Amino acid sequence: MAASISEVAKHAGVSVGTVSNVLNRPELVAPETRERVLRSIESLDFVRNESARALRAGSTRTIGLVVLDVANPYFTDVARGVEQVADENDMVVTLCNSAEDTKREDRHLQHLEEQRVRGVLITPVTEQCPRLEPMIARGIPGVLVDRGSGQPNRCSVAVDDRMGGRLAGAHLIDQGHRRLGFVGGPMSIRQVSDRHAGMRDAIEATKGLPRLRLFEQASLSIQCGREAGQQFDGLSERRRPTAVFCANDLLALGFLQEMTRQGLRVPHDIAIVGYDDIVYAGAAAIALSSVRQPREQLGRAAAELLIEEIGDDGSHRHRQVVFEPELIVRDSSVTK
Amino acid sequence: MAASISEVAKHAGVSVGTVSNVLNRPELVAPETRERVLRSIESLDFVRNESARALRAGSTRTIGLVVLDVANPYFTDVARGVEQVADENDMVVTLCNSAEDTKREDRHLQHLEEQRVRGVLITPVTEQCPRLEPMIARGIPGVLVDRGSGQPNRCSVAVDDRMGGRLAGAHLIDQGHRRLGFVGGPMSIRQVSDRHAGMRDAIEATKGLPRLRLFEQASLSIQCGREAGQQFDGLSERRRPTAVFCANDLLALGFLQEMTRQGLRVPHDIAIVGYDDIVYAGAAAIALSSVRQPREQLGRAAAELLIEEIGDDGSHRHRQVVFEPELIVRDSSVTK
DNA sequence: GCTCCCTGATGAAACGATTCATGAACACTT
DNA sequence: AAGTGTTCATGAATCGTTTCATCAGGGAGC
Repeated sequence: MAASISEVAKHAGVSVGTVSNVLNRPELVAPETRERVLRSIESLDFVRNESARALRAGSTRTIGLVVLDVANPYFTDVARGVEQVADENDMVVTLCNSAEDTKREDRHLQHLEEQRVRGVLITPVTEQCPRLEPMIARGIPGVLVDRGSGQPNRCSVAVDDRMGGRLAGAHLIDQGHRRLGFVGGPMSIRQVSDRHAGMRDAIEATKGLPRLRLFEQASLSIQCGREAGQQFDGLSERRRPTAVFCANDLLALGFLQEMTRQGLRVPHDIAIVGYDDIVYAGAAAIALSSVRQPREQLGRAAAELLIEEIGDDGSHRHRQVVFEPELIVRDSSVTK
Repeated sequence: MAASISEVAKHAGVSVGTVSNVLNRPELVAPETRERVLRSIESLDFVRNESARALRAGSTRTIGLVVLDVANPYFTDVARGVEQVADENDMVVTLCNSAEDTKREDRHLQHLEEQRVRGVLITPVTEQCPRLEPMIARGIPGVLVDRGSGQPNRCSVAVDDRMGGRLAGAHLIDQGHRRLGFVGGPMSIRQVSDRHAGMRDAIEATKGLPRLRLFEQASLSIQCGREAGQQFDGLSERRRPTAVFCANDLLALGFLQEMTRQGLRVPHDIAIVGYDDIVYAGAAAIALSSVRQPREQLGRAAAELLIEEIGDDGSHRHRQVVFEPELIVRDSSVTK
């Protein structure tokens, strides 16, 4: 349907090679000819066929980004960072959503490889992603996002979750709390257990060893936050924690909602700190304190590592970049 | 780097045609030969080159989806619906984010067209998108999402925003409110003015004509919701509205936060209804009433229309599908 | 007038798949 | 034995680009 380069050539009275040159190296073409060709392109509605281009040239200008959940603000921010760097390097990003399903992840990786993308940024569904290894072996570099502690054979970017847990724990202890709670789960997710471990670190660094009670949840959802809150309801006032650290903001929002429903005042009766600092954390009726990860920066760094690896002249060394999170203190954790 | 079909052929001792048949019409190949070829594919790490396939076959199995903002839950839900339908039809979706920037929108459309996608689903940044017309003329069907009132020459899907406004307005009037507020803007966005018009409809259908005060905002953000709340602070108790309808949930969340900050009780002192029913609406400390749009369904319908148009046997008629929104009543608008 | 160089344009050979007309091998009928 | 299918495999043509060796046509230099 769309015109091809040879029709443009015929229309402009030149050879196909010349049209290609107008497209790719216009400085090689005499200005007058160039103009004529451009006019033909215009009038024939020519659109370059990327498949043919990629086939002949042997490579695309695309990188793949496979995330666990496009609806999660965490990943959309990472994606924003990736896109910025891609733009700067004149590359385009294909965003894929694995929806935490290894089947979908597999299909996407397969498709990306068939498309001959130059590289892939991925947060694999499981800690070990079987498709990734052979892909890297075939020469398509892959950078792990928020994964891959101790994989020296590839690049990765991550945020120090244990440190995030320490920040949250230390803050609550600082505020005078001695009966603490941790809401989160499943503990099989590294991020969750790291955040928990970080909180333990903070406790062990404190005289008198504050008590920590674990409220393990099935997932990191708002609903589970509510359920954690209901578990609270059964505890006597003397025994229940005066402060909780939630493994992410969804849990914290659900928990906060349930506290309000039970008539407990936040932060007076119970202090709350979340994790991720999603926009809705600051927008909660009682603005939520939260541990912020440099998400956009994470995406930028990942993309930069990948692009360095793509344009490798032999000097590339795999690196594991770890960022530090930051505690944002708001109303939900400080009694004035 | 990756092996090609002819290397596989050589390795298996057959012709390239046979390898291609194993890939595409395996029933034409004798089982024994097929096995041998599959083993060669396996051992050579062969990955099909999609560019070559698309070039020869003349078409891809990709559709493009261009949204205003990937971080917006509205669009991620629409995308989910689109992906479902695409999956069912064995197509793959390329998700593009225009970020409400016509330049980026242009680049993405250009790129999609160069990739020879089979069709495009788009919510254009501006009501009229100049790139779209010629693309459709070149034979790539496009379906408008949440746009395109009265464009008979193409398909579109949308939700009846005016009806949404009526639902919200009628509900608040039902609750006995007679001094009403509308928070939203800019009014140049059709959705916003439609929702406002719907609320007026509800008012005009009521005896005694409740008063409606407009709090126009610069954007549909949480911050603007807070600012609207601050405008409230200046009004005397006798004159200020007892209920507001916010043009989206972000505004409503910001407004709710500011009300809490001012010590006003929701819904007792002021009732609030939002729009979109994002997950965080139900998760607010005082769960937010909101007008829900059937977003996933919208995406599904859009994708179905597009796929119908792609596989057109001449019977396709452009359609404008309009869905009805639904009011979800929660705590923020009902005094028990 | 001859060579040398330079600028632009040319046209054919890839790239890696799909497709299709053709043919080989073999089994059945009659 | 000849004819008729049927089943598989073949290999060349093709898709729309890019790339590159080649060449035409003019100046410039001697």
